[in-house]
Amino acid sequence: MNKEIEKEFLEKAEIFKALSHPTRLFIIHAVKDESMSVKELTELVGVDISTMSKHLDILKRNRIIEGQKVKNFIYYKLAIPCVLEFMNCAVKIINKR
Amino acid sequence: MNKEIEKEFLEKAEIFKALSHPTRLFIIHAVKDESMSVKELTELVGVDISTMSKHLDILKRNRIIEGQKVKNFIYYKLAIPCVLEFMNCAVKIINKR
DNA sequence: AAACTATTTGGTAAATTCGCCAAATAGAAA
DNA sequence: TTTCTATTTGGCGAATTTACCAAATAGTTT
Repeated sequence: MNKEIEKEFLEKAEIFKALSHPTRLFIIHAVKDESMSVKELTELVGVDISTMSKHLDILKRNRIIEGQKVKNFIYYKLAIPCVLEFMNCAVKIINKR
Repeated sequence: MNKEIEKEFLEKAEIFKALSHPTRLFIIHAVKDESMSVKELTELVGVDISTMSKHLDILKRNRIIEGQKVKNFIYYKLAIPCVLEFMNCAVKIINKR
């Protein structure tokens, strides 16, 4: 496989990897309409806050969500609406099983 | 997080996980228009044939590709065209970086 | 300044993923 | 039947991921 092509698929795989954890999919669902703080998301999911912070970091580094600082809080929201279309396709696949 | 909701996101994450490897994305690209055998794909990618067989198994178990047996060969092809739309969104994300 | 709150970072153990090799299967061809 | 070819399976070590805890940061409030 060509080096150029290989890099292209490597980059795309990074995006899918960022989306391949249930907590991160839940985050996307939660912040698609309204932005939420790390603490709010932490309480919704029921996980350690450091764990949540790391999940958010993965989504942020991949430009899937973006955060806005207000006082002590950082409010995250979905940055790439098209990831929601991914979900519809995923549902189609799941329903075939 | 509700048990029902949790299961839903767990299932969706499985799909993304199946797509989160460069070789598996390459496979999808290769078999979107024409079906190919395990051996052909192996030679294109340059990996051990047992490794390729396992990648194909992951995609097959998730109903993303499907195989048809002809003589000794198994020809795989894309089963869910909507995954290609995923890619377009991924490219948008990559181009933002 | 001191106390408090939200978030991030570093570290560690457990679980998962990945690639290769060797061996097993399945079926075709000789 | 024996030999070949294509594919799958099992196993192992290396690398990656994940969750929690503890500690560090950053910025507010008192």
